[in-house]
Amino acid sequence: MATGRTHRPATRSRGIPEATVARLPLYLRALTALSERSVPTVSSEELAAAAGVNSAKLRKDFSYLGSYGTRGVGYDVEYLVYQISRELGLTQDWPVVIVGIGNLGAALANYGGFASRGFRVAALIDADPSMAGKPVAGIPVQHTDDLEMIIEENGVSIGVIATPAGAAQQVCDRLVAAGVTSILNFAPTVLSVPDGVDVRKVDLSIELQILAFHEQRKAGEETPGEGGADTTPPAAPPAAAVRRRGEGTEPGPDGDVPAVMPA
Amino acid sequence: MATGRTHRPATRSRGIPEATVARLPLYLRALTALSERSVPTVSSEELAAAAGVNSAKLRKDFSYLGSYGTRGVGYDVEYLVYQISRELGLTQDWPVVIVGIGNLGAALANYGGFASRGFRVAALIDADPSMAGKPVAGIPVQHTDDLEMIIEENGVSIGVIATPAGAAQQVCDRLVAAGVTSILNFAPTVLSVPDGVDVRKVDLSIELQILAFHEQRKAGEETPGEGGADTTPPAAPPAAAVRRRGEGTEPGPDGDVPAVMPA
DNA sequence: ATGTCTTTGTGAACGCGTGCACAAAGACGG
DNA sequence: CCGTCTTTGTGCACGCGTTCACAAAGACAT
Repeated sequence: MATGRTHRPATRSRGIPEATVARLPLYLRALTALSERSVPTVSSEELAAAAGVNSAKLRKDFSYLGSYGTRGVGYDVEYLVYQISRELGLTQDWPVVIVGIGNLGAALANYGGFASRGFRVAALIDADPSMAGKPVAGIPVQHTDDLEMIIEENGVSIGVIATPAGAAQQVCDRLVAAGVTSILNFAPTVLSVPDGVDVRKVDLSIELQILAFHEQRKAGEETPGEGGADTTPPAAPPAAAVRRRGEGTEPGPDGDVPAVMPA
Repeated sequence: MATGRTHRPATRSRGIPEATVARLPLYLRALTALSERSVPTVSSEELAAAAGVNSAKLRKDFSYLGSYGTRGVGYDVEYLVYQISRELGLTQDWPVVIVGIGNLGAALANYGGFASRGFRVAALIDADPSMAGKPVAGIPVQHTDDLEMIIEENGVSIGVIATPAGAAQQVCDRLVAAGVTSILNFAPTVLSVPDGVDVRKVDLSIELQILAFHEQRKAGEETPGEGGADTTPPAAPPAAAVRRRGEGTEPGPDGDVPAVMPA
């Protein structure tokens, strides 16, 4: 029974909390910028501001890595860049394949942020035969048929899926079977993978939907009486489920918006 | 002093926890798929599996919305689709502008996931004059000069930034000044915005770096003695900071990997 | 060497999110 | 109408992550 889990509890076993790991790239980016400006040291306060986090949180994060940093002075920028890079595994070369060279795949292939951080686009793969050989971002697109061979020959362990949703799981299975153990998924689907394989997903429309939620809440609070909702009043709820939360008993969270709203 | 905060504590004020809001789009997607297959009802167990989450978590999430669902049967798919859509504010139309029509911007403009969920690309904006008028995804690109006018005329409250990092803050400031209150940022920078403006960021390279971390850990644990790290042994740490965590006192977390490793 | 002043590193408290486990609700069959 | 069986809704406990607040550490001046 495929559980479809996303393999969350992976880090706790050895020191560094997941939340901290997720912030390390943020610090690294800020530090790199400082390094380019030849700034020798930063205080936790300054660096925290640059990374957009709380300074206490930053210090605690760094404390998991060890005691780099000098009291009364701050952190040595170059040294910290190295330590974080090493911790993240960016001191080694990571060959990456991108599968699905549509608009998004092409954008990813051209994205400079990859190459600059130890990631190397080893191959671009697409199922469309007419794409084969066509160079994107200077790299010739290869056909899906050769996926396994490409993975193996280049020792790829990280794969990026930028295919349509329908093809994602199939591509994922092939990547995993070929030896990929980390997947960055841009397709709007839940991928199910065996244990030991990490999946991170980026869903563009989900982010927008979350924004819409907050946006609606803002609008609804400032102008009460103007909520939105102008589509047809959906399918009739199953008779039994009409009873909403604590009807008649509790006051209701905020005067429950009726199912059908005035236009 | 620009704090650069990302405006986190926004939802708690009214019921639904942020973590739940972030999962609603996931449920919605799964439900939509079921709806298209004309499935009338689902149990929390089934839906949870489809969405890739724990069933208890799903039930608790839904309990924040109210008591939709029938014990012994499950949830009415159509009804739930409507309730979640309404809660997320997707029953109304959200005009969106995309600023920065490079590879990524074009990919976003073409991305079907937007239009299908109540989001409408109202305009594409780019600073390059040679792009002006050129249609991308059927929409003519407009010049940055007209940004304020476009925002105002279309009543845009959500903006997507897909510019290079250097231009992001400036674009952000203009968007906010023109009335945008929600921003989806793809540029690798920390945006600072006034209170009341929501920012969500998507950073492609950060996701890869997190994967690399886990990947390195996997590799390091299975084959101890083969870690990686082959670059020069960084800048010399400031003399005082050389002392690492509990040297001589504590045993060390896991035998601190030496700075220079054998190839 | 001693004192002062800055900044780190962290102990402790708190709050949120997660997951278990179970009682209550209701469908369904007899 | 009653009993059984399924599935929801949620009280509770636990663990992670965040934040505060402060003692210890060291730079730097005298």
